[in-house]
Amino acid sequence: MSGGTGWQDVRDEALRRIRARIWAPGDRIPDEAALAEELGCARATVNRALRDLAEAGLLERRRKGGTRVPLTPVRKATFSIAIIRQDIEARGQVPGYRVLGDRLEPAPEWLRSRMGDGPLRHVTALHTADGAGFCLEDRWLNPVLVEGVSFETLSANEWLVGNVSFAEGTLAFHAVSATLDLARALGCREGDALLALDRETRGEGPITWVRLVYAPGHRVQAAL
Amino acid sequence: MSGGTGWQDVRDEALRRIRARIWAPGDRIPDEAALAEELGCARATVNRALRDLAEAGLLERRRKGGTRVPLTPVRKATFSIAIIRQDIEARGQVPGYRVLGDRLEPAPEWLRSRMGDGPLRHVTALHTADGAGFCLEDRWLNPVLVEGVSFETLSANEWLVGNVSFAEGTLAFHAVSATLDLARALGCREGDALLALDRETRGEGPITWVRLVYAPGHRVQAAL
DNA sequence: GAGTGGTCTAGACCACACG
DNA sequence: GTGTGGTCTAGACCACTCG
Repeated sequence: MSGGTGWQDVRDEALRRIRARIWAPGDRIPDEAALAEELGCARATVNRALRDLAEAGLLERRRKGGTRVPLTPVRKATFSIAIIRQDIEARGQVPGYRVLGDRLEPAPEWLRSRMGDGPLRHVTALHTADGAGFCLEDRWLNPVLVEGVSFETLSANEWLVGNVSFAEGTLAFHAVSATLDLARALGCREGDALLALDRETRGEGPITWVRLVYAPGHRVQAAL
Repeated sequence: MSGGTGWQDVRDEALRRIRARIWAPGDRIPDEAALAEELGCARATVNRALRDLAEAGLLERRRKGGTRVPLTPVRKATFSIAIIRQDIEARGQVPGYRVLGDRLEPAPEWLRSRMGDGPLRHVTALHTADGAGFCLEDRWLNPVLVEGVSFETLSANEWLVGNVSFAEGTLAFHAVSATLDLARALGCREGDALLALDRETRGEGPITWVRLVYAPGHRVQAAL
């Protein structure tokens, strides 16, 4: 457009005013109707733009209270969770996969509150990139959902996304010290610091709990 | 409304169909106009709902190509980046802060491509929770932006959010092994595995590069 | 009570990508 | 070319909350 009345233009203008401190932290900014008139667009367009900034944490909006620039902005970062094989391919490496263990076991104590008291299917597997250890997967599965399924060639990760409906869950990063097993699998030394990612997935009941431990030096990047 | 034609209702119905595999991975779903008619709402309402799902990675939309359920969904996780002090307070602990070093230094080789060749202000500080080491901050600042500013009482983190305009940047998680200095500051043993977060911030030029190394056991949680 | 954002509608035009 | 999503508009009503 010529006049620049797209919602992205409105968002950019708002962003400019925030950055330039025309709208300073703590300030209440003009309401949607006023901005719409000033910028020559419909209120819905202003709404779209300001909602976008609010989702990013750069504005706080409340009915009746108006829209404010937060004093202590809580920015949100997002990162994509891809299938590990795709992750490796995206790095230009050749992915590999090998199952190390696959048994029905009693649920460990710490997992029972999340996945029930019954026995769980415990699968451990190694993902490789160009033949080298990339990531060790330690997974506990609800056995009912994966009855008779083999994970020898297709990783549990990929099988799940293709065969179990989308679900909710939680995810956490932390650091672990390489045990002897981890060190062997990932080709590092015992005690090395490794990045780990725990993920818990629920649908209409518990689905899986998994810990991925990455080879030394691995970084998980997010967009701000 | 009675019939329940809000965009969230449309989103929930779409989600139900995805989960129930009425719309299976790879399928193309009906276009907006058809869904609007079927569900008895305006096309804009359907658009809002499907756009929301697409942003979450549960649908793929392309002009002319229509909307599809992705074969390999790339879910997006988001986590909030708060000020460290608020982080500690949210855990019900008493935050503390102590500057360990604050000098102008030549930029290290690896940082020059990102922050220029000139000298940088190098600030190291320890954040504590209930008196115990919580997080060690190793920060390099564009000296022009923080000329004459003291970080003795207010952390650079907080000063920046309050005094430098919002900016873009990158963020990455990885694991580091505790050096002797880290071990002393965080009250752990040398070689312990620690979670680290690198953040780079740019505005109209480089602003800061910072590495936060957390005490052992720290987890960063994200919502899926 | 009243002001503000949240949302819906019906219609319109545009931009892109596929055949 | 043509179908699909992307967006804008003008108006309306609703829901939350602040005073």
